[in-house]
Amino acid sequence: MADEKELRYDPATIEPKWQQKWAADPTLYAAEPATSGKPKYYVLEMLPYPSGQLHMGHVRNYSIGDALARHMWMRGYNVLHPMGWDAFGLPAENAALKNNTPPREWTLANIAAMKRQMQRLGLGYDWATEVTTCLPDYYRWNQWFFLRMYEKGLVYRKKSKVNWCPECATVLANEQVIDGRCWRHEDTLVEQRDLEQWFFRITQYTQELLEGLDKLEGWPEKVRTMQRNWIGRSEGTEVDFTFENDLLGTSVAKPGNIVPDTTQTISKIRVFTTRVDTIYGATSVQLAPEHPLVVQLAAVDSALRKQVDGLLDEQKLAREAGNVGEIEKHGIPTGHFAINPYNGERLPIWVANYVLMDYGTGAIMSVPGHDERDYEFAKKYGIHIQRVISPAGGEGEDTDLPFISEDGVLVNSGEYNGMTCAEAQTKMQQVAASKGFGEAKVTYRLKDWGVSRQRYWGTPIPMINCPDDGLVAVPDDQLPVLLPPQIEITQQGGSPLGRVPEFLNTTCPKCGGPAKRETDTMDTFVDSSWYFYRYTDAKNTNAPFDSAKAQYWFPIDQYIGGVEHAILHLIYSRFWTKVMRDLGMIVNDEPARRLFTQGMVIKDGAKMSKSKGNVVSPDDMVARYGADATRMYALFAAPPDRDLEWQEDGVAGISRFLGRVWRLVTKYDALAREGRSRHSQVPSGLSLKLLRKLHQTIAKVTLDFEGRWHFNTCVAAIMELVNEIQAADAQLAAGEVPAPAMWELLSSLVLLLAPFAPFLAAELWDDIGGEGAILRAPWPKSDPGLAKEDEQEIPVQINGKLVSLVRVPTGADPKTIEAAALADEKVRARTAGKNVVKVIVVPGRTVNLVVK
RNA sequence: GCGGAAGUGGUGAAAUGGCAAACACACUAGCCUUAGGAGCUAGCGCCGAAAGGCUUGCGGGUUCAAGUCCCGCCUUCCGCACCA
Repeated sequence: MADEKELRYDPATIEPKWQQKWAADPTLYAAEPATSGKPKYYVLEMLPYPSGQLHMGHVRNYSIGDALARHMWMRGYNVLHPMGWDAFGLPAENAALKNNTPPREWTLANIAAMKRQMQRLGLGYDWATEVTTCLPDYYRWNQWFFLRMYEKGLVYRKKSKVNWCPECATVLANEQVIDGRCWRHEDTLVEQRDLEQWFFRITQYTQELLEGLDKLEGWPEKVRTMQRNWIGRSEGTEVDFTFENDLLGTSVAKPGNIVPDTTQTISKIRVFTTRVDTIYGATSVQLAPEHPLVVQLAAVDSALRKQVDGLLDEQKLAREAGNVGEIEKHGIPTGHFAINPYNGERLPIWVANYVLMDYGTGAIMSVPGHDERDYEFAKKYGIHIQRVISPAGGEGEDTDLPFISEDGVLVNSGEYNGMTCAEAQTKMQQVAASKGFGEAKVTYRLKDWGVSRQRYWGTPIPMINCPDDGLVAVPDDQLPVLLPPQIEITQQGGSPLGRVPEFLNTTCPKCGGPAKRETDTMDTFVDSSWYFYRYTDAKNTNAPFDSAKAQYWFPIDQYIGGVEHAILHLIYSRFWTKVMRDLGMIVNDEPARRLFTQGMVIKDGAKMSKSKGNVVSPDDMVARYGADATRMYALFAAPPDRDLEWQEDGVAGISRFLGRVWRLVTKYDALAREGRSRHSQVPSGLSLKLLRKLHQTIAKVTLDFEGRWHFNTCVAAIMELVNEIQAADAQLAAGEVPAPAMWELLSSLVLLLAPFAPFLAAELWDDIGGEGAILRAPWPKSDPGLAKEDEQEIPVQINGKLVSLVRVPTGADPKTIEAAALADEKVRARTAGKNVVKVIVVPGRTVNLVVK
């Protein structure tokens, strides 16, 4: 330790040294085969989009995962800790436009840069299982899955109104539209366009996706709630309203069919309601502006068409202003009437802007007496308001309308009068079914997943359009359908692949004649829906992965990522897992047993973003303070599930702490090394005091890894330990703690630090003569006997107020504690001349005297 | 509007219903000197000279005891938002 350079903690020399050593040892972070005999642990962090730069959110996410992975390695688990790249997507095309760099080159260069950053941070990934979704050895399996799903009827094509982002020049899934705007371009309004689109039939799994949430106890309630709301199950009734006179022909409107078809005639309107019990209170029928009947009426009635167009324009304006939900209710009477099948009543048919075409049937019965929206509308247009539910328990005690509650009985409802709402619903559904004008119906908000994208940088959809055979699937042995490498990216709309003749023109696999390829590519959420299975068998060229390997590793034991993926990625992933299970590839129903969503990294109270100019670069932090300090700060500054305010002074503080550890351990390294192989005696005096603190710290840190994950308090506990050892420096220097105790103290300290500051821990482990890689060293075990204090201080309260502290032996019985409390001087002074009415002793905790 | 989370020193925060503010940052005073983004010592919720009193967004309640549990309200953030 005489070397002057080594007198200071210098992460800039320690860290690159270990980085090199680790890179040279491919087995260090490698998952072992199932035959290892160890229990498995699959810890996964969400894979990043390779933008070219890690941001602090990544650093935090990966620091959490890496700490956990390292801890599990030290606990003797066979750990799978992989990393990959969500490498398809629009930014690569934008970059191509801007810099004239091909998307592939741009993406791969970014990946290389970010991988360097990750390695510099010392993140322990098994790079042998790296997955890059934009490479054919990965995306061919997207195509393979597409074909399997096509065979099972889980893929279909339909022409439909789709969300179109003019900025992306492509289609968006419903999940990617936020407040009528594109999820990537918050200033860009999403338009509706009619296109032939490929869909995944995720709705086939709706109910299972919903019910499965109850079993995902290791997932945050918040995420489960968000998914439940997204799936949006609601139980109700569909009811057919006929027309007063059969002006419109005899065929039936298909619910959900929003393509105008003027050759089709309609004789009924089907509405969906959750409150069929209020149907005697229906005083109008309201149609969405896009409803097929409206389209047809408008086709022959130019005045109506003009008004409906006005409604639609109004909605568009509201979307632009970002207040779709607050738009004033507005409607147009059509002049036609519908018949309520329950009572034959004649109801005017309106077109209303508050009725949504893509939910239910696009038509509602309006019950202003018992629905706030209908009430507001009826008030505005002077439509009759009828009470049909009377609040429970109060005859004649009618509350104000609208009365929304279902806690009531029917009135003004013919034969149903007197029934409760629930009774009436059941009865009315039975009647509708038996008379054939309706049925019980469960409606979901979740829609099928539109996956077609009119982009270049994505997985080509493996379908061929033949003039003779129609749509033909690309045979498996012709996969992958490769993306053409050279392509000119332009801002023109439509699929770029359609402008590449070598790609577009092919032969039909069935007849061998000339045919055209599908030119759309897949939504990138396809890539991230199953990537974590590929990690278990990343080099497989015969299948997406080997089932036995997936079965060994799945489900993921701990998945860690941002809550912003609560719906999109995490619902699609669950869907994909169920599909693969039904294809017989895996046996698990859900991808991940536990999910952890970490908080955001903020700076000056706001989320870090380029536009706010408050971005802190991880590279800067690492250059100034080292990777260990940067990572440890990310864990120390707040519990992982909470938002974290980045304060550079805090990183400097951690760096100083690591410096103290470094000095402490290097100062006594020779002593510790000497004690490594010697037997320790029963500790006493200072040794006992420090070892006691050590074992308390081990217990605390271990417990947090097992449950609570409050790594901030783990780090604080380690700091306390270091402070206490350091405070005894003079005595240590005088040799008061013998070598074996010193070994236990310092080696355990270094081991505790290993998940949080892996570079420093590795360096010090070496320094004190630790054997082998610290990652394989056993996690220290707390000895409860040693951790226990001999004596403890018990607070004494009088009438709930703290008065004094008394020392008693740990584990003292209530009598002893009570006696000690009553003997205390301050207590006696306060109780003198008064009555001690009651004494509450909580052993080991407190004494409270109730005094009068 | 609905659902969820959170409100504790100057700051980040800590506290199985049992001593509020651990651990850090910042700050103040002092020491040290190889002058460093270093190290060490002490102080640091508020009022008060002290004794002592007060203190966890606000108001109630339960309890021997409440930051923690219950009720009502306020504020902030997040999600959903005309879903019939």
